[in-house]
Amino acid sequence: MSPRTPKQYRELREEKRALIMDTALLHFANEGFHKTTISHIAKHAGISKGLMYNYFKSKEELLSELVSRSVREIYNDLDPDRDGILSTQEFELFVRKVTEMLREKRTIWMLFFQMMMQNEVQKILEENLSFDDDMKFIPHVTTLFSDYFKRKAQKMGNDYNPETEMNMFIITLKGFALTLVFSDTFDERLFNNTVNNIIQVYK
Amino acid sequence: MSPRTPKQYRELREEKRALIMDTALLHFANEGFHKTTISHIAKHAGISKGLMYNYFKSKEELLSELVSRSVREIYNDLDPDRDGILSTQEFELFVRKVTEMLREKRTIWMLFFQMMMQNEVQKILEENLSFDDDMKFIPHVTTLFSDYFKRKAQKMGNDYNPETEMNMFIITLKGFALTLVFSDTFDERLFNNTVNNIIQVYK
Amino acid sequence: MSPRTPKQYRELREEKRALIMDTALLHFANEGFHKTTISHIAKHAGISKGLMYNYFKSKEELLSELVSRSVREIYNDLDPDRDGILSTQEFELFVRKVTEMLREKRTIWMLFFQMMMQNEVQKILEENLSFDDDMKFIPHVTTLFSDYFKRKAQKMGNDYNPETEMNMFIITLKGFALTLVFSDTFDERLFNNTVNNIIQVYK
Amino acid sequence: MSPRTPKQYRELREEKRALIMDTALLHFANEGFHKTTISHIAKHAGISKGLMYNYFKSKEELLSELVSRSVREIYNDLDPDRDGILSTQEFELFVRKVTEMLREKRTIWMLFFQMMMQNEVQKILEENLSFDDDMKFIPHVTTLFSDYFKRKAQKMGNDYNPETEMNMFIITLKGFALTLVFSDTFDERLFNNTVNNIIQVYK
DNA sequence: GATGAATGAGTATTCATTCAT
DNA sequence: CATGAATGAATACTCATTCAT
Repeated sequence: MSPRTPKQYRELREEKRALIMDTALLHFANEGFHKTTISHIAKHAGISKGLMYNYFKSKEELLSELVSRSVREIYNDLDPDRDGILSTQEFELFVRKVTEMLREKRTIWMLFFQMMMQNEVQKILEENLSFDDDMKFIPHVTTLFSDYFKRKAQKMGNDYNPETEMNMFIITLKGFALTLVFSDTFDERLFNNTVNNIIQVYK
Repeated sequence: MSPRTPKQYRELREEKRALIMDTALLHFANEGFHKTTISHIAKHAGISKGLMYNYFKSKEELLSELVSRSVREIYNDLDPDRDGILSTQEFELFVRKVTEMLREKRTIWMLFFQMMMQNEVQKILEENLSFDDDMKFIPHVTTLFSDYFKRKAQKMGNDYNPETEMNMFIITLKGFALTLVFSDTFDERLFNNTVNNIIQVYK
Repeated sequence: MSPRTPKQYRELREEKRALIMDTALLHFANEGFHKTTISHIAKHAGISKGLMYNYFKSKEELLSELVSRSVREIYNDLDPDRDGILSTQEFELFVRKVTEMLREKRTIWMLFFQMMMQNEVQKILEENLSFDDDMKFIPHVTTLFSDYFKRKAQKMGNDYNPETEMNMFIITLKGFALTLVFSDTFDERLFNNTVNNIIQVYK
Repeated sequence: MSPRTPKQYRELREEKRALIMDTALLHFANEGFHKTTISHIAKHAGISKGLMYNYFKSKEELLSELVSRSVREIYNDLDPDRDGILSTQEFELFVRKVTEMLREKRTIWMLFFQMMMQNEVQKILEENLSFDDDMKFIPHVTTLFSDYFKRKAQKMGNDYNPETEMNMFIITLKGFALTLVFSDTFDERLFNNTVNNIIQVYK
């Protein structure tokens, strides 16, 4: 019955907070934000409804925090903070990393796709400053790739249009992402095959 | 003061029904099914809440009918009922038609994407037989393209893998669709550029 | 296309009015007043909802008129307006008539029982004066029977209590009515048997 | 400020649940199921509408539970589980008990009568299995009395028909029940008088 | 910190009644 | 006289959030 130290308390809180967020992510991603109820999350997380509000001010804040954490998680994995120049090898590495992440963190990406499609959900996020902060790396990555394709154009000659190529690369990656995240039947062989093909075509 | 003729009534109903469905489509597509309220739809359609239920048994039936109508609309535009063989020219035509439709009937595609992503909404549709009927053309189209790429493989030689090519074609089209439907800033030039590029690469 | 005479019009109206009331009776009796909707009645009567309001001001008025008509119908069949004295033969006749009517006009009695049990429905009727008028014969009949049993007491000697006898007679008749009206399985033989028994015991 | 113990919560729930059921019984019995609104019940029970749904899934479940509880209550009071043979004394006791209960638990019987008369309400109950279980004692009681009157016939001689007698006994009891439950003016003297008479005539 | 009973504003749905034709 | 589209108030039910313990 010895009282917990402040540090133990903090860790306990952090764990419970993570548990709630994990549970919420699962349901927001699969059923959608509006369809998912707080009761449902609480029950599946094995806690009381009241406790949820001890960790998050509202359902919307829960979503915000969740997105924020997810963005950070993806961002950390990507780690694009090199010298600002993408080598061919780094390009290939990036594609492999991103596609791998699409499988590993499928639920997060489901959430991201959902959010992209729902005005209402977007509004919730816009009222949350930290999200903007988290998303600052997007222009950075965009520049990185834009530069990459421009450099490639210099090597490839006249009928290579870097803008078109980058555009094709992005939509192909997007389409692959969509397929990976929302189809239950994408086997290992086809996955590798597609990744290699994308790299081969666009690197 | 004789009452309206049955024909007048029928036309009145058909018009009002279409008005409700159009309004619902707009809101389901932009805000999502669960976020959209019947009140909201009624207000924007300029009718009373009660009237909605004179035309549709429930919110879910409204969605069902909406999807059914949308599928039929897309299907009619596609008109894939030729001889069962896709020529190079027809392939190009198909791509142009589909991508054009993505812009013209953007709202319908928004709805389709939303539905693909939400388990709950899918369940609603599974309880609707006519939907299955409407979707019967999907395997047909798939076979059409599968054959197309196999035939192409015979011309192209050994290192052309028809399965990979078809897969790349599909994810590219999907990615393009996603981009067209959900981004507000895709100009005419980039659109044409991308369509031409897809045709050039995959035909 | 010759125009109808005023008399024909009146008859047509009367017929339609009766049709609506018959249909309403059926549903009020079986499903209850509050459960029965105007739409339902209209559909089963083969007319439009609007027309109903051409014949009756409201659902409540429809009930009132229905009860009024039913009371009159029962009343006419009973025809108790003799000399004010019930002979033994008339007593027997009365029991036979009433029990016969319970079978023939079962639906009406279902309605009456329902009304007896629902405060709300009673209130609707209380606001309808004509009902009170229609029910004026109840005290009359009561007196008739009260006198009958008192006269019988004079013949029967000391341990015959006319009040008790009348009370037993009434509850027996009530119980028989309840059974006849609400049970689907009361065969001819048991019916006759019971009627004869009631007459034998109480006359 | 530690939370309530599970036991405290259980007791709280049980009390509140009973309060809601008691209030509902009163209104269902007097106004009828369909006329009674949840708002009304909530207001009279001094709780919010929402809370009702914390205890009962729907209005229909509330009715089901109410009937179930009522049947159990009546059943427990009757306690017919003896040796399977009804003595004359036990017959008298049964009549006294049942009639006493009709006065004490008048509201419950009002509900039972209502339900007997409304098809719709019956359907609600048929979907409730436990109700069937609760009603299993009815055939048992029926047999008990059937045997009683058959045994009596052996003592009484040829012109005593046990079937007729039992039938008369049942309709008399039913009629008495109906009168007791739905008339506000049945005094103590008349009650005792009738009970004694029924016993005297049929035992 | 933790619980779950309680609230009340909001949502889908129903239905008596009206009204233009 | 007859129709059925249209209304709106009422009803069953849900759910994010609060709060006493």
